[in-house]
Amino acid sequence: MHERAEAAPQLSVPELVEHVGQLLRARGERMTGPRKAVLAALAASGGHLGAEDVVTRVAEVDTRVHRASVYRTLDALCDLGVVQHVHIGHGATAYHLVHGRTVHVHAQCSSCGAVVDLPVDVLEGAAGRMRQEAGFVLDPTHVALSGTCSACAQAPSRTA
Amino acid sequence: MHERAEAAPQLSVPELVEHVGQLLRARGERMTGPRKAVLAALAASGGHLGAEDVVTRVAEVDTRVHRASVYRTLDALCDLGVVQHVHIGHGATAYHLVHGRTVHVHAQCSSCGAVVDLPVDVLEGAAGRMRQEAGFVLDPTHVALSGTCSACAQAPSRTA
DNA sequence: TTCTATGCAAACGATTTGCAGGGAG
DNA sequence: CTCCCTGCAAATCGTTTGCATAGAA
Repeated sequence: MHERAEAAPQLSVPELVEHVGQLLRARGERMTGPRKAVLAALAASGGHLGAEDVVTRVAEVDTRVHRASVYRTLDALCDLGVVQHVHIGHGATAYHLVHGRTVHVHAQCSSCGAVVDLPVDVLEGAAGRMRQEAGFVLDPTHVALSGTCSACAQAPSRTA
Repeated sequence: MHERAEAAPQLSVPELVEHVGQLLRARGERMTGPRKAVLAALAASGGHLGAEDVVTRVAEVDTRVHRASVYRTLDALCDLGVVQHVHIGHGATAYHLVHGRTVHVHAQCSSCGAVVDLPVDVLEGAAGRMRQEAGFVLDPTHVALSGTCSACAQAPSRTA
């Protein structure tokens, strides 16, 4: 169950903007400057960005875009299904474009804070058991797991 | 890596306070009124409580205890190993006493917000794979998983 | 007496909201 | 021309911190 089929594979920013614009219009919503900027920022980063990171990157391109618009835009894009958010431990919520293929689970190192990407299937077993034993349907990508990354696990304890 | 066997099975509040008091003194720290109140609140609840919930419950017993003291106390108790905290999705951090035996994984329903307890071993497979494939040592109890609980999975609509 | 922990207030970081005007369709 | 979206400012929420002092050991 990995197909988000038409969810925007590896489009160029203009293509992405066009694609999302259509989805928005189909809902009676609109494609605007701030929204293009947010999409561009997310596309450029490739990975996950905190909302505040997006605010910063968008500001580098257009100072007038307000922080609140970025938050509202991220929210709108999540509703659209073009963007997904991940709750990372204590820290801020991270956002990333939904590239049908790059579906992955996130795990954060509680020592250094680094976020590691893992194949979704590492949680398949857990998902199965949770469903059978508790009827709970796991959404493996919605929260980042926590633990210690290989670097920190080997190095003498450090709190970077 | 620390004391988990004798970490306070099912003690009465006075026993718990005494036990923790010893651990604190052994570190040159102290058992105080606010700390007793926090321990009592956690013990009374049985399950996990948000920091702000603890503040509220403690206030019901002693109005003078300040919110900041509760946060500092929870932090101190976590350091001690007597209390553990769990990051639950977006929401607030939850705290609970470490009862050696009742170790469990938490999972929150993104529809109704309910938090379900699951046996730790549902994540054993995932932990093994993460370690082998990425050298990442999973801490299964530090964050709550996310998904849909059985009730919401069957019910037609959602949004609570 | 010695220091740790507390109360208080203000700071903080992340995110949200009410409102009036701007601009996409 | 309409109605959604935006910029701005202020409000919220959860949590932390600087201080001077109360209080545990």
